[in-house]
Order: sequence, then structure tokens, then C-alpha cells
Amino acid sequence: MLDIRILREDPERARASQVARGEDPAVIDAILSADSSRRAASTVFDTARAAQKELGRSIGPLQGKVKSGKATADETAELDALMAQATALAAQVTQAEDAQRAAEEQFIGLMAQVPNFVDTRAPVGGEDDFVTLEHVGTPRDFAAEGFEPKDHLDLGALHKAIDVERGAKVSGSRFYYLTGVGAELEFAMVNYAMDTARKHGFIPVVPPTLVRAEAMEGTGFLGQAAENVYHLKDDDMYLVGTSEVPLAAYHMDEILERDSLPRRYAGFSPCFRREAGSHGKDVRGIIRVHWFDKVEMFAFTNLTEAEAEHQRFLEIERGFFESLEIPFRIIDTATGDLGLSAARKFDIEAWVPTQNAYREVTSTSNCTDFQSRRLRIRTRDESGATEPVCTVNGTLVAVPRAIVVLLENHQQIDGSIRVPAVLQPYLGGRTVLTPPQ
RNA sequence: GGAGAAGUCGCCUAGUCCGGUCUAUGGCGCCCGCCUGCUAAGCGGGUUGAGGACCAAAAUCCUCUCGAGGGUUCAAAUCCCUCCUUCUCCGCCA
Repeated sequence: MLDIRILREDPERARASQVARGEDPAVIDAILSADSSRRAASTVFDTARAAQKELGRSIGPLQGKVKSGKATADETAELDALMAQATALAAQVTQAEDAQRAAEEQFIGLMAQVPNFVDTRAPVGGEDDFVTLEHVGTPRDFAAEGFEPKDHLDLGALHKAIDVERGAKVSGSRFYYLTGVGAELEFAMVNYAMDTARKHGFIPVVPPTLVRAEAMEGTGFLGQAAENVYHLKDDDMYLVGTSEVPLAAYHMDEILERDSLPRRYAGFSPCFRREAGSHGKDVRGIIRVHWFDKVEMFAFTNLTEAEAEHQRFLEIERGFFESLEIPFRIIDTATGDLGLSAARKFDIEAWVPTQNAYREVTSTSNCTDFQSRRLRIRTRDESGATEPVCTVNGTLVAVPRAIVVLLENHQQIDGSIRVPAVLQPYLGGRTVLTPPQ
């Protein structure tokens, strides 16, 4: 949810943000108009209600007298007159209330559609208009090493680590089994990621992955992204696509004391995505799947700290993939590709040798106060007044994609996989994974 | 899943039977002030959150908020319905 006060004071900024995202700026004017109708309706209602209350205070004692039979004829007549007035007033109040509610609903409906303000430093444009900020590491020259790299599915089959055929048999396309060393790799990555997060001051969390509409809505996943969310109709529950959802909603309706910020959480959870509208994309392998496990970083900060926190998240992600000795680049996502909640987003794209391309492995977003307004998560400023917090999220490790880039980048000519030093303690000290006989 | 009890402005709590003077009681905690070698005690005041009016700002005022949403009524913390949550007992289960 946007801050209506900023919209009132600086509608130009809101219109510019809409334009940058490729959205309709006219919505902003519709909102401003709905806002003033809402305020006018509210004033009418308040006035009518105050009069009604006042009248009620006269009726009460008088009726007491009449009921007990102690009232004079004048008093009985007065009560009748007051009651007639009250009846008339009640009609006014009902009408004013309906008008107020309608105006409020229209206003909220419009507000909920509008994405967060973009950070003006984010590159303007669509999906392909990102800016590459940095390259880290150098892709291997397999030709010079004298062999053709195998893709992660071939390597997965060779190591009996990834089984997509049986995944499809049991659950359908875009499902997989991790077996043997594949499963071990998942635990190794998750444990390494959690240890990393803990060292950076994050509290480890295993959150619920089935949530109510409110949590989904509050984090901005029931808007444009709704088609990618699994919904359980019988229970009206949603399967989360990321632990960002339950982590953000963790402090829903709370006021977080100023000195308790930033609060940093690292969530481990399965993630479920319908991948509607991505037919034909990444059909082979486990790059794009309906379910995967992920370690996600999440922070609640105050307004002035959010941007620094976002940078911190990027540094942690950078350090993580650097330590895995995987070449990657960092991109600054373009405004048209930010999603509903983010003001700015950085992705790490790791090198996938067999695709001769960089593919997204992490994403960190600064959602400023957009989610916290929807979830009513606040803190107090110096004067003690409440203000919304800011939320920042970022992937530490999304398991299947991390496995893909690890296998492909560290494969050797005989099909074995070199284990980067940081991961060795999590794999029983093995320095190389050799295919089972 | 079944039966029962409960949910009040940080925490505890009065009020609900019998609707209006509830503009929600009292205690604890916390904050400010007074008093005071210091501290404690004592005394006085303040202490839910949201929206709005006025405004440079403060003060002030209005409305909403008694788990949530509906309903009855001139009027709902209070009566009725639905839902949520918690607790107790039973059943089932990793």
C-alpha cells in the first residue's frame, strides 16, 4: 500500500513511478479523487453520528422514568418527540454510513492495485533493460580444458542425484526427486546458508508454508502474481511461493520497538509456484520447478536504514556465491520487472555453462514501507509517533538452481564434481564427488 | 472431528444476566511533575490504536476501535448469528 499522504503532497512522483513501470498514471488522479470523496463522506458520517449519540443521552434517563411510571405527561410527550427525532436521525446515519463505506471501498480498491513507488535510481524499462553492475569470477573455458561440459541433468543422472522422470511420474512435469548425493547437496547448502545467515545476525526460522489470504495479500502476491499462487479452495489457504510471505506476516499488526530494529530472520521453507504463463520456458531440468526449498533472508528496518540493509543483503548473497566459486554477475532490475512490492531489486545471475548464459539464482528487494502498510507493521519515531517499518528480502540459496550451477561449473572431465572448500565440512569432508558405480 | 469455557485500550481486571449517565472501572507497569541529602515511599497528572476537522505548529474537537464480520434496535462491550483464536476434556494421528 502506498502512503496516501505522499500521494496528496507529491502526485507527480506517483505518476512518474507509474510511467516508469509501464503502468497507467491516470490511476493516481482517480485515487486522489476517491480520497477526497472518502474524507467528505467521513465528515458527514461523523457529524450525524455525534448528533445521534447526543440525542441518545437525553433519551436514556427519560425512558427510565417513563418505564417506571414516574414520568409526567409532559415528559412522556417529550420522549415521543425525541424518539421521532432519533428515528429520523437513524436514517441519516445509515445513509451516511453506507456512503462512507462505498467511498472507502472504492478508495482501497484503487490503492491496492498500485505498485510501490520505484526507486528513481532503478533503470527504466522492461525485463531486458536491466543494468549489469558487476561481474564476479570468470566462466571456465571448457574447450581449452578439452571437453564438452555436461548439463545438470546428465550430471544428475550420472551421480544418481536428480531424477526428473520419476518426479514427473509421481507429481507431473516440473517436479523432481533429489536422491543420494543430490539430497546431501541440499542439506549441505541449506546448512551452509543457515550458518552464514546466523553469522550475519539473522535468527533462523522454520515458518509455516500454508497461509491465509491476509498474509498473501499483505505481501503483494495476490495482485498481478496471483496466477502463480497455489490456492487450496476447500480451506481457503495458500501455499507460499517464498518464506518472505510468512516472515513478513510474522509481525503483522505489531508495533516493533525502535531499538529492536533491525530484526533479521532467515527462513527455510519449501516454495510452491504454479509457473502459469511460463509454458515452454526452461522445460528441461530443475531450473524452473513447481516446488523447491529455499533459505530466505528477511529484515524489518526503519525508513532510514532500508537502503543500507538492501545493500547488506546483496553483499551477503555476493559473498555466498563467491565462496561457492561460481562465476556470476549482479544486475539492477529494470522498473518494469520489479513486481508489485519492490522499489528496487538486485539479482545475482550465475553462469550456466551448457546454456552459455547467466541465470537468476538470487533476488533481493527493498520493499520500503509497501508491505508493512498492508500488514500494519509499525515502529515509533523519535517523538513516539507510529510509522511503518520497511521490509527487505533476499534469497540466500534457492536449492535446485544452486545445485544446477554447482554441478555444471565444478564438473571435471571424468564427470566428477569438485567440492568448493566452504561446502566440504557440510559434505563429510569430501573434496570431490565421484559418480557411484 | 465431538463437548464445554473464554477473548475488554502494555499486563491483570470491573462491566455483559437486566441495552442508554460506559465519555469503558480499578490495580500493576511505564512516563511527566511535586516533595525529598540520594533512593524508596507519598502526592498530582498522563498512558490503545486509527481516521478526520482546525493549523505554520502545538493545543483542542469529532468519529471509529471492547477478537473479526454481519444482524436486531432510535440506541449494542452488553441481545442474536457466522467466523477466528485460546484453554479444558474426549476421539484420531506423525
